[in-house]
Amino acid sequence: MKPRFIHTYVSVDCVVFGFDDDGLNILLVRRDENNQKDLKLPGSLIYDEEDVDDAANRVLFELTGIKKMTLRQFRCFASPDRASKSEDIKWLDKEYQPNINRLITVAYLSLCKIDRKLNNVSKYKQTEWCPLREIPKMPFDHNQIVKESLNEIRRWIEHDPSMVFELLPNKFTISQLHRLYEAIYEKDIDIRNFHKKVTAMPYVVRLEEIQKNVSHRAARFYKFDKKAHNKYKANM
Amino acid sequence: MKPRFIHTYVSVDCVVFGFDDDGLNILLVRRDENNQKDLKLPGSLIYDEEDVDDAANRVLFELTGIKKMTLRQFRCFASPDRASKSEDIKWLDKEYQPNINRLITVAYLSLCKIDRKLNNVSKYKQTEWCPLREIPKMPFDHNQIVKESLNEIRRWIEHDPSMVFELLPNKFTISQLHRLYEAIYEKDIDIRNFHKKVTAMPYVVRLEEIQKNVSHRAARFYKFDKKAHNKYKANM
DNA sequence: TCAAAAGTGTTCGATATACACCCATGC
DNA sequence: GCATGGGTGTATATCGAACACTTTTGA
Repeated sequence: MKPRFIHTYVSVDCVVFGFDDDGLNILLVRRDENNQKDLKLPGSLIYDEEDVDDAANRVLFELTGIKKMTLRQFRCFASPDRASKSEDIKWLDKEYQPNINRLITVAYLSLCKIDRKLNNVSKYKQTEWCPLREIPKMPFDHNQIVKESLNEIRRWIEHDPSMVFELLPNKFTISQLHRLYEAIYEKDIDIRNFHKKVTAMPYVVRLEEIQKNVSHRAARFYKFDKKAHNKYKANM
Repeated sequence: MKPRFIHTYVSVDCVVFGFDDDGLNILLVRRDENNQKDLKLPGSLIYDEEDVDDAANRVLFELTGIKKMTLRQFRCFASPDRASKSEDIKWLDKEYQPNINRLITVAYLSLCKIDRKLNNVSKYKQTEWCPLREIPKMPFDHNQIVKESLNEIRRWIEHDPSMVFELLPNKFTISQLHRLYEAIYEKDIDIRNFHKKVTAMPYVVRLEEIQKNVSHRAARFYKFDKKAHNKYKANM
């Protein structure tokens, strides 16, 4: 007997990281406005004639209003039973169409400035930043996807350290950058050595502006200079 | 109008690297025994109730006879026109079934000792190691997949350097290891510094055996000690 | 004795780590 | 004036890069 080949729907799911003073957060969407707990990763089935990268860009655009977000595909999740829980099947029936018997997904990682105003004309009526340590139980295998995304963000930043600036405001203090690195690598980093390292980066430029109304010595702001970074990379 | 969601077949394609004295090679399969040029990456549609990782393992087992090959998923290729050339559609009709209008694939990277005897009871009547610099034009987007696999193998080995030993015989010389590194990174590496680095690795153990019948000073053999490597990694 | 590859040591500079003190500000 | 976080400098260790000569063997 000839084996039966899978014929299936395909979705994308996006893990969008944001950073605030308390650490890393992930952008989740609420399916049911009346259920405070019902959060999941933003995602969508992909259309006919649509590449997965385009689908991820579409989801992120609807979510944030940003046309071309920095994103990175990191894994296809295709376990046959990833969409086999009855409540997940029910939701697929309602949201998309009945009889979706299997669904494989391609997971994307993206980075977003957390202070950016999010789009609210999208199909996602409610979105929220959820601290990484407080991610609730989510449908499908979304918890596993988030877990793997953490390894992936480290790999990504090791490969291209300039990615971290996607997570910071345009003007940031060295202390913020320091906390961000500590959050990503989950370890303490000596602030004095960190200072030295950052100020040695030709693409992190010192601004004249300093903090105001803080009850301690005001910190200086810095910005990331993309052109200087390109020049720097070219010399590597 | 409701958008139409993709409903599609899914395949896996495997880029299997091997290494000989002339450099890196990739294992390709011949579709048509009478056509010397008709090479492609080994792959398969995935079955109902089969995960993509399992499908890749299945393909690799049929190809090599090895039950659990080291493998790594590295990207989903889903361009809508990746299977739109008429000769590719014709082949899909014949090999699988008619009217496969779209096909997305999940690409895997794997490493294999090139001197290993390959399985020849598989559906792949003819397989051959093809030097990386002589890869022919292949169907679908297989050439692009190979191209991206090269970046991926570097990332993989940076992340876990012990992977390189999957590409070498059980007993190898430092010179072989050196040539392997040079092939992967496509640059010259000072042999004296390299020697120092390798002999400092507690998990590369020196054997008593040396080369025979070589017309120059005989090189010493070394082997990779997995247990020592695990201990070493645990202390990191 | 020659060709061909194996094997060995030293120096230097760059980078990472460890560590301690003074500075500016609001309360 | 004190609590809070910002900012600087020095000493040491570690790692990688550059670099030249001797050894062994078969032909």
